Amino acid sequence: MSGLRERQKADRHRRIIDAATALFRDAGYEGAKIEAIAAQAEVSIGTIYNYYQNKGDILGAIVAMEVNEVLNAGRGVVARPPANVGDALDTLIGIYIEHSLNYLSKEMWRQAMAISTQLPDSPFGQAYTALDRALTDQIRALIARLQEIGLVRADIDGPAVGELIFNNMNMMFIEFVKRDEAMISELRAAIRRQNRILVTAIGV
Amino acid sequence: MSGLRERQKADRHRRIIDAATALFRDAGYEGAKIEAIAAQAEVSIGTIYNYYQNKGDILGAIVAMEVNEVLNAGRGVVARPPANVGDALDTLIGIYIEHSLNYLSKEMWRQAMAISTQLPDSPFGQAYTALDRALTDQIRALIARLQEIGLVRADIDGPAVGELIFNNMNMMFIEFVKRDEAMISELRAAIRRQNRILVTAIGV
DNA sequence: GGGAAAAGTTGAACCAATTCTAAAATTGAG
DNA sequence: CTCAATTTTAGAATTGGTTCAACTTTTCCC
Repeated sequence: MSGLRERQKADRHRRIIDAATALFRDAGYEGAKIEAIAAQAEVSIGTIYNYYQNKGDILGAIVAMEVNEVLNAGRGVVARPPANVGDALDTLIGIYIEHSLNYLSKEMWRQAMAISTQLPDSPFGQAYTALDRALTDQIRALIARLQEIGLVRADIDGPAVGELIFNNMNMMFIEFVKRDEAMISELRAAIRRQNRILVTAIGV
Repeated sequence: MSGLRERQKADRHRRIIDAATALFRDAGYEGAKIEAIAAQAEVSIGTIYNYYQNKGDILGAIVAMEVNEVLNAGRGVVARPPANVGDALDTLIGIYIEHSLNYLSKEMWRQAMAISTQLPDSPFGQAYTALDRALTDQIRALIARLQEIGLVRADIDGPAVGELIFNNMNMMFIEFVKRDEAMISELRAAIRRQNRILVTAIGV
């Protein structure tokens, strides 16, 4: 199955993503013209649209890589969580937030979020929703784990708590990327303060 | 100060907003061409750009009207809240949600939200952030009121709870407008379920 | 190894938002 | 009433994402 055509296809995908990543960073999302991405990737404009439905989908591919990395890093925390509820949540959320600006600038996040609400049915829109869902599920898994260990009361509505925590974190993150001068440390502190209320409510 | 020019200006503003509201509804945001809005409002394209920086700002003006109406309706609840925490929150949030589709379609909300994250520093972006903040403050005011009445424990971090409730509601609302088939009743039920956890945590 | 079908590539053309320009209209101060 | 300042207007020019019909390349089968 690994004919010439397959290899060329994979290669073009990679070249487009590499070119787009560099240009999005340098010139911003709007500033990165499709023409420039095409030129840098050494393909034609038409080819880009053969691989991605629109400009947003290119960004989408980059975002998906970032989020998947974060999900991976989170698995470790779910498997062996810190021995108290507040720290467990803070550690998991910390991983999400601290990794968030590794590959994506705030401007790229803003664009990605905007596109995902603007075109929820586009490939990217659906993928983004799935990623949010995966993060929610990971937080829910952590809550479930803490219930097993006996750190969280068994009679708590775990899925609802998980979604509540994710929604709050996500909204705080949205506001964070909207303000260029906002700092990660402040974001984490604010979320910790909010979660404190939940922690006392659900802790055994 | 109410010369002819002032009145004409106000009139043109109104005509543009009316035309845009109708066309956004009929043709969707993307489908409503500036040219068509200009024609229906009986002004030139240039005039529209003289009144609003861009297409998004026109939508922004409509959103602001809607949200201000909702804020107004919410004041009554804060002044005389239902006599238990869960109902109080549910009533206020119910007002927000039930009014939300009066003037704005889901598609218009999607566009408005997208633009506000995409261009947080545009007039509309800043206005939208201010509206979110006003809603947050109203929820906080309700919590404070409930603390006065003695329905919510005095040692609770009111501002943090208020923000947590708003963020969760807002995120749920975003997901709601992203799915055309999602229903208001389901949205409210889901939020109630999430808030139940907080209610037990903060109730006296 | 040849040739037809399938798959992929290309860039010029299209479309709609936005900007720009110069002319026409309206206002308010004196 | 008159004129300078401000606004509005129409429409041409610009811009950049997206589409499409013609052309290449790859594959596959004999």
